[in-house]
Amino acid sequence: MTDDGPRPVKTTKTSLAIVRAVRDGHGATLSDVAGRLDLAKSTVHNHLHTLVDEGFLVRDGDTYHVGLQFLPFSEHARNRNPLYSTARKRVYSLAEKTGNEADFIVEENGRAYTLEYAIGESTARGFSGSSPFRAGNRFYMHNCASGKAMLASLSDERVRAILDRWGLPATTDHTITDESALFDELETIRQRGYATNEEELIDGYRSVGAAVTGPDDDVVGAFSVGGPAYRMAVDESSTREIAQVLLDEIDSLESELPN
Amino acid sequence: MTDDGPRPVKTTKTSLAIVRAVRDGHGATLSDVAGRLDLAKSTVHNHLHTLVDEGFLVRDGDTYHVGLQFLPFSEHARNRNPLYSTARKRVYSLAEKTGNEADFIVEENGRAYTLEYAIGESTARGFSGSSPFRAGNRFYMHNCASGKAMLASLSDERVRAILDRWGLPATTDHTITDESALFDELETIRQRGYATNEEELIDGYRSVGAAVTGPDDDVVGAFSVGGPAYRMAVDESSTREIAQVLLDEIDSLESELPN
DNA sequence: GGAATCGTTCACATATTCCGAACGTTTATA
DNA sequence: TATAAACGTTCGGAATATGTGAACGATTCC
Repeated sequence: MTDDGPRPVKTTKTSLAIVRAVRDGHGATLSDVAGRLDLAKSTVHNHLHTLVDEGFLVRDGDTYHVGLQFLPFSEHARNRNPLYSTARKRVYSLAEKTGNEADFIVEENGRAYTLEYAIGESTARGFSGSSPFRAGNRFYMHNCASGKAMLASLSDERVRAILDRWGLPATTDHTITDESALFDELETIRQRGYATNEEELIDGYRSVGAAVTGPDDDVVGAFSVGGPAYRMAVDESSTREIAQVLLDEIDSLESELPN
Repeated sequence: MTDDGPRPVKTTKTSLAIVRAVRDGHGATLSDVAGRLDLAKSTVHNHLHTLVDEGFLVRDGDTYHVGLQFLPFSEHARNRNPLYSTARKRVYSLAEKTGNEADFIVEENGRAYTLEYAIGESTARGFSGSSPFRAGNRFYMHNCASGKAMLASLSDERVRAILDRWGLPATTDHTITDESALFDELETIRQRGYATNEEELIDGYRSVGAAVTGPDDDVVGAFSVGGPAYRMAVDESSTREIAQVLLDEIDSLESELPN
């Protein structure tokens, strides 16, 4: 049997799975990890010690936690995006103007990453203890407003590649799980210039999103404004109102970009 | 020959070294990495593809970059610190009050990590394109003001453990490289309540730092305020002035902490 | 006081990583 | 235009580093 293409490095995948298990469990012991991943304790033992040695995990008694060594890498990645510092301020501005939650998201490898997040009234910019929207979170493209806005600005070819890679997993009853339905939706988004999310990601959460395009009409990211359904009125005029605030902010941002 | 203790997982170390090489080179090609780490191209090839698949690297043509997949982990780690959201605001406040650079640092595994950073006049909170002090950076404890402030609040035993692990590498001519000299310095810091950094980290950079202690007198982090030597006057009275701003801010913060 | 659980150590077997040579393309050079 | 060098990629083979499971001491829980 001949190999096709590059052979995945299993040991690395194991180490990463261990870190993921520690994160998802909000801390975990050796036995927790071994049990969850079905690995021998001795195996996990070696991995854990290696990861601690490298700083990617920290040991506190017998529980392990995600280490701060991820920071130098994540900040490097974040700052590599030329829009990041500008977009940050826009997120704060959007949150204040609308009194809702606002975030800036970019696409990488077919997934959406929140680079910055803010709540309107809150003084804790960029931070929210347990919000699913805090900075650093990763989403699918098809079930959030900014994700759909970005998809709408990509070529059908790239959209299809993304769908092939990640599928259309449902997170609520309203998630679009049908490919042709999604393409219809993307067409609508293109026509009206912004995307909406009607509880497709989380029950009770609505949002409006719009993409930022660079000088060559390439998508560089997307902003969205959202909040609980009871606060974000469903009627078309208030949605359009929010969308207008978004689009104005983006226009202002795009005019600042080098071209 | 019998093993002593846990055996490091070499494959994982290799993967991490590759990611580090990519970051340090601000992007790198397969050959770059293979050359720098002295590994076979085919080996690097497999690692790169695995890391891309996991999202920790991104491929752009033939150059690889650090991926945003580090973000969900770093933010998790950062938010795990109960002081983070409060400390953020204090950093902004300190930067504004002093008109200098301010940051909040915590210790992990004997190293100091910048959790938040701000420049006084700048509107770009927490961000600085190329500053060595931006959020996410990692320092040694012995050659920065906040690091020394934290060391001064730790037991001699722990200090010695940290020194054993990381040594006293010099980054300028003024870096303290002698162990007993450092312990003398720590004693001074304890007596006056704050630490200084007289171009011990970077030539031309001076700073003042003080530690934050929790209810049980355990160190939870440290703030520092600093700037170029031409702006941060060397005389004792202006240093004390800045130290007072720092200590007041910390007092105010500590009074907010649960006890 | 006993049993169960924890993390740790170790010898062993084999699966996995690593290497190096060869390939097809592209880029640079003569 | 022809030739050479460099790139990423593929693949067979060899060695080694990983994964396993059993045994250990310590701690915790019945």
